[in-house]
Amino acid sequence: MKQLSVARVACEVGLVPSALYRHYRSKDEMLDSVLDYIQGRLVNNLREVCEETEDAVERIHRLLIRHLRLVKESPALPRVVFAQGVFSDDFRRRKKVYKLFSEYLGSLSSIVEIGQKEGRIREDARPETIALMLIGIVQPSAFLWHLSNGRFDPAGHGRKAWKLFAEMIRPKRAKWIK
Amino acid sequence: MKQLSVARVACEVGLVPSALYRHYRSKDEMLDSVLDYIQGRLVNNLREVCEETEDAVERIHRLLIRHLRLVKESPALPRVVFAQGVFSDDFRRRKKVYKLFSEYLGSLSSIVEIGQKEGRIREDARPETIALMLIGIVQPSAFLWHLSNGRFDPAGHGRKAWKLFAEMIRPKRAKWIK
DNA sequence: TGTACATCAGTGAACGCGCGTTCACTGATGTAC
DNA sequence: TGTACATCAGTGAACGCGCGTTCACTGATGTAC
Repeated sequence: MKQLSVARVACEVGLVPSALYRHYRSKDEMLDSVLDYIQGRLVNNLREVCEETEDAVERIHRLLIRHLRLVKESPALPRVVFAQGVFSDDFRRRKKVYKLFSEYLGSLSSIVEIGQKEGRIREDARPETIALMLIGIVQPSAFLWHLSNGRFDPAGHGRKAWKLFAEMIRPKRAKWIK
Repeated sequence: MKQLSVARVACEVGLVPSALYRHYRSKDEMLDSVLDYIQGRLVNNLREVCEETEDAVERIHRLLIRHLRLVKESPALPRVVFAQGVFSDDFRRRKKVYKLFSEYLGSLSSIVEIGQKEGRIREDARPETIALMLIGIVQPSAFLWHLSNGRFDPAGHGRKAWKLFAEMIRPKRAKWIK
């Protein structure tokens, strides 16, 4: 994990390693604040799409786009979440990542549930399943993007996958006619 | 990455760290051989499901189940692939993981393509998109499983997601009647 | 069958290296009178 | 307006630690005669 060493990070912001300790007590605190930042971004995305539209399906669609954009904007984020979070030895941080993950999934599920009640999303599937499948559009393409050094296009996959996904979650018959 | 240190691995197999150097020239070589092992398992899965059934959709279904089982059987595998592969500083290993990933996706896509030609899978979607979406059922649930210390059940998610997925890839109309 | 030797997995002490971190210090900026 | 002092971000040398790795050695096992 040389790329996430204190020395490397310091260099990236034009400082000497020890200077970072004026702002953070330890490397752990630095990584934690990155996680907080990520959580903030995700919460922002949720808030914004809910302000932008009332339609649950459209909310989910925009959330997908924003999530993919977030990953592309800051390539370091998945590195912190996965390399330093999911597979960390530090139980505290893994718990933090778990909470972040669960809360995001929970919010997503709530949106799906609303969509189901409004008859815009099929009701014969659990909201959590649909929510996790949406994450399943983002994650693998983010990894492929990293591995391919940017040659693979997550946004492109997102567009094609959404076409199938939107159709998949659509109810067979409208519950009631508008 | 204490959990993947030479000392930890040696201890796990009841040896002293230096003893491992009788069998591998370096830690890199150890990790590479784990990647080879993973590749072998995935190739085996592909071979086996193709022997078991001729039906492309059923092949994909069984591949999903086997993939989920593989992840559950050996929790260390995702750690090697992701923590030490996708986010590694070592270009050589990232390339190796990329190749592994691409080849598996390629094989999966081929199966999808056959399914499309046989009229069992809708043709208005690229095989690669469908293949990557299938991976999208496995990966996030594997991470959740890790994060939740085994409380979350990937196989359960796999079952529910497959119900939706199978329906999603089904052609709107049969191409021809049998 | 017994003896002499080769092979080789495993040991344990030691190494160099890079990491996260500390600490006395510098020097620019803001504040009080 | 000028002087004296406080504050604090940033510096650079030094540290202890754990990592991957080396190497001379041990001791069990197989082989030749």
